[in-house]
Amino acid sequence: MTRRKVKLAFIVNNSSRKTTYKKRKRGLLKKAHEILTLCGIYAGAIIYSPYDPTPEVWPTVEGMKQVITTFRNLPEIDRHNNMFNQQEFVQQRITKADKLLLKKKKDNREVNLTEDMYRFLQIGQLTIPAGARDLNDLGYLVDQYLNSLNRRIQILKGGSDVEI
Amino acid sequence: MTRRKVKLAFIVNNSSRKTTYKKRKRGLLKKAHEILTLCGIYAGAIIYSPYDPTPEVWPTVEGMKQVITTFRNLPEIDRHNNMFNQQEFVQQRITKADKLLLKKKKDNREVNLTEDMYRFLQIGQLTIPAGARDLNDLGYLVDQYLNSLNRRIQILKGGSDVEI
DNA sequence: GTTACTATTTTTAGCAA
DNA sequence: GTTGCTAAAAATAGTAA
Repeated sequence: MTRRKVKLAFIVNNSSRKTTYKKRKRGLLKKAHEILTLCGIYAGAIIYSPYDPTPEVWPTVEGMKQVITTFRNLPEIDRHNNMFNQQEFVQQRITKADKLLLKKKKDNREVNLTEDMYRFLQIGQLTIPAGARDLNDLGYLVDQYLNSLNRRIQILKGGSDVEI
Repeated sequence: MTRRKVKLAFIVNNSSRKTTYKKRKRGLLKKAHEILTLCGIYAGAIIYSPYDPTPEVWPTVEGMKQVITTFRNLPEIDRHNNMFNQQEFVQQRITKADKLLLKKKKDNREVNLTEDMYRFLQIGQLTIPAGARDLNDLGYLVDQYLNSLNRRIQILKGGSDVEI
């Protein structure tokens, strides 16, 4: 019955560390969800761990759509609708790719984890398919992004005073 | 002295919503930090709000470097060192670009927020400079990413059984 | 708008089954 | 490994200055 105050330091014992991780992960995701509900503000959490096959991301796709809907209802953003449509489509591809990835990742966990970290630091929670068959999906995502980017660059170069 | 249990629903009152947001944001980031310290596991939080000029990201650059160091010390990842070097360099560019962005964002908050959301859903916490002068930085980042991507695609096509 | 305070709620560390 | 339990710690809603 010793529930002493815990010191904020790395937990050496493997099993208690994992237990603590699982409990606190749940807590963190719950908190993030509460901020969205209470304040209507986007808060996301991304967790990488050796215990989960894929990085854990909140919000889920449904959460993202909820945020998108909110933004759509803001005034003055009608001209952005095409963006959001494209974005939802891209998101669909990401989800599909994520599922493929989950199936394929069976071993090589440590290397995969390193890869995930590398990808994250460069492009955030976009999970890139690692198998050759998925590279088309990957190329597609990048193309989509570059296209939208170039469009916005052109607008700027054209001297429009609309800040993208 | 009425500290009643709060119902989990959108807070209509503007000022209390903002106050709650600020308090909870601090709590969320603290929790994320604790998970890293206690469990050595990466946990990041990303918050978009109309109250902050730029999306709030945890961990900071120092936190990322800490994680990178951990990964470097894993066995079997020596061949990934170049990746991490490149990645740190890219991260530096991102930080620099973020600072520029912070200076330039003075108004047009709502549109900017929409843009941030759009970018986030596509490429995560990479914050893209919105001003024309920053577009070179942006192009550079994308080029860097594409180069690393192409390299990995070539490796796969070459039939190596090393899963990148 | 800040803080600072604190009653109350919520999270959670350590155990037990 | 998993639950469920609960005392203790931490977060926080409401208030005041």
